[in-house]
Amino acid sequence: MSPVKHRRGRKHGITLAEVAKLSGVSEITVSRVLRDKGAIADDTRKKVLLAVDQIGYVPNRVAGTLASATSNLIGVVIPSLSNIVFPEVLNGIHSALEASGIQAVVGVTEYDLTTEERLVRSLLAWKPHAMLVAGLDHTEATHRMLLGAGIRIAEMMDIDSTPIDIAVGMSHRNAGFDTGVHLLERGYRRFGYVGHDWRADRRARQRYDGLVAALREAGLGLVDVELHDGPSSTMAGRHALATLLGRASSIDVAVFSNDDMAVGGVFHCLAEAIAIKDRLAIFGFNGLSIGAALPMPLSTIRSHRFEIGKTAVRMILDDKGSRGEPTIVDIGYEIVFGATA
Amino acid sequence: MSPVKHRRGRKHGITLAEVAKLSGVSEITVSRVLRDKGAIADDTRKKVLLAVDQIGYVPNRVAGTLASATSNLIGVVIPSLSNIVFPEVLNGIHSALEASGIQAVVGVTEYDLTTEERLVRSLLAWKPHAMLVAGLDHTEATHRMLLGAGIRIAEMMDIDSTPIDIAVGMSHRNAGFDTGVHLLERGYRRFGYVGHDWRADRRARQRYDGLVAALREAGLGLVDVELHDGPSSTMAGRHALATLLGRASSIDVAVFSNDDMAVGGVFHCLAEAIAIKDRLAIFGFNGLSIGAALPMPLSTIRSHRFEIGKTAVRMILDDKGSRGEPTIVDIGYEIVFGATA
DNA sequence: CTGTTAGCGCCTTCAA
DNA sequence: TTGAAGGCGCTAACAG
Repeated sequence: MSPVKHRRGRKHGITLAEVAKLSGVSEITVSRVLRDKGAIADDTRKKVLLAVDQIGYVPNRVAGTLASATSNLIGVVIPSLSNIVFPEVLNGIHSALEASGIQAVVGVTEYDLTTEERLVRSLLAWKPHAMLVAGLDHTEATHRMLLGAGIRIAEMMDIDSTPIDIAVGMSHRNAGFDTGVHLLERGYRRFGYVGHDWRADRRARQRYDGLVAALREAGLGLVDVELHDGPSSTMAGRHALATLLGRASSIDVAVFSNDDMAVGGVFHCLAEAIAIKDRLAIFGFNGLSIGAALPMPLSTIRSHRFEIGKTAVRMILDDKGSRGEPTIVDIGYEIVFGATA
Repeated sequence: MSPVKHRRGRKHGITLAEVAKLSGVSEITVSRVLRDKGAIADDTRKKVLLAVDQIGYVPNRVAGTLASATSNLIGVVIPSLSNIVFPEVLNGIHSALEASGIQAVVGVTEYDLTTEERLVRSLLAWKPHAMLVAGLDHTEATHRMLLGAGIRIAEMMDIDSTPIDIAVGMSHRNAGFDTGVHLLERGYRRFGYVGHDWRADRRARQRYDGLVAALREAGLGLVDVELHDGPSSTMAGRHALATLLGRASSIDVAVFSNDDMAVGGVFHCLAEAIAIKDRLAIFGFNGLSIGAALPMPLSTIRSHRFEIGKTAVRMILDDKGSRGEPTIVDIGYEIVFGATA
């Protein structure tokens, strides 16, 4: 006797074959009905859908993907979920994916390129439709895998070097440079910089470099720098500014590595009754919504995180001409004229 | 002549068979090496790994999953990525998943139960190892699918009703109740409530109900309520408090639906020079890190979002006795004695 | 320690 | 408009 095919508590779910038997048509017909493919008699369709409903059939996309060699998964690899910026990118990705029936498989690197490599490898094993990664910086092996995967690759956030396929983001170096120019125009001369861990956040480093370049063109330099050894946070920004101000150096503006840090700076000033802007100007980066809700709106640069995620997916779904020349999409940024600088 | 099997620009990637041929062993042996399964001669292993490296073989997990009926995907369905709370849960999930080799497929419902149903259906089609969803509230169909999926299901955040399998979270009703008790103990009597859209956020509603119950036990009620018609945000909290205070009603404490809203309330008071705590106390919910960094630390209740995600995954990976009685894991919460109440 | 055989559940191709 | 045959790439089960 052949092994019992369907015991109670079946390990394997209901299959197409069973729907086919119940509705009295062939498997392929059921498949066609479910995928809306090819012409189907109205009557047949009804029978099939009824059967599907009756036995609660759930299609097996694993088998479907294997058979058709087209998955509806995309791989997404981001550095962190603690930094609000990346959930916002993810949000943009999901919003663009919504109607497409494509699902995102998400990996988080914690800013580690080796972890990224591991994640990319295992995500590629799912034969995703496309791959979205953050940044243009990867290990050799990651780069090779992505190049050779034969699918669309979007590198998000950054556009300061050459992408594998598509890059969607903004120039962080330019943003830093423009920060410097803007603040110089407003009359600030004694610049302090308050930042967080650069080894992790390469884009913060690029903004810093841009800022320094702008100052150099004006014959200036940073008067003082305070770096928090760890990820950015409001508390870190608050403490780092306190530390910097505790030193003899007198500055008239503090440029922060991002808004989280800058908001912390604002809090420090509020707590210590330091006149913001009059005695010390504060400038951030990102344009987070909290900055706008502060008692005095934060002066900063708005990046478009949601748009970056959304556009990356759009580009990939449009898929005009698979993989020609590397493409760069500059999402841009804009200066937010707040009340802190 | 049989069809060309491997043209240039191959559509199908490199397969086990090719690795096998190159290394001079059988497919299954290569498979075993790659999965570290069974005993393999050292020599054989080396040959295989060399071949894998040479031709850059990437295993196809789709085929593997189909063949073995065990996937290493888990489905995750959350309401939102805009509310910081859910990225934190996701973060906990990823951290617990890290070493397991399991990947998360993420869906976002935007607080819509019909969308949730659609997402659950399509995630189940990937035959995930387990499924994590937010909340205990689902459509009939979602409930049936999850019950019948034959995999572990964790419902996160909430524990105020009976779960399908495992619930990991806290009692929001109790948190609301304890908020009331705590503030009554501290002498507050004239309570105002500032909230956001309840239709979406059922847990905020539960906290509200708990608060009202506590007040009722003390023979009191809410003096005034202001509800923002939309998702919670700092700006919404700021505006809503302004609106509430603009009315004649005099309150001595404002309870906010969450910390985002409460921080907005603090900002309003700072901007209007309203003495926080002396003239108006402020209380939030969640214990976000920004609350602690404010000039005066926010009084609130700390929920453990990261832990919830992490524990949910742990429970599922441990998988002691598949699906017996519904299990509830109470992650708890604690009152944060800040300086705003 | 290694190989053979036979699918996993679905979809592509070809035929009717 | 429908069906039959075969295979996607891998792995379980059983030999050897």
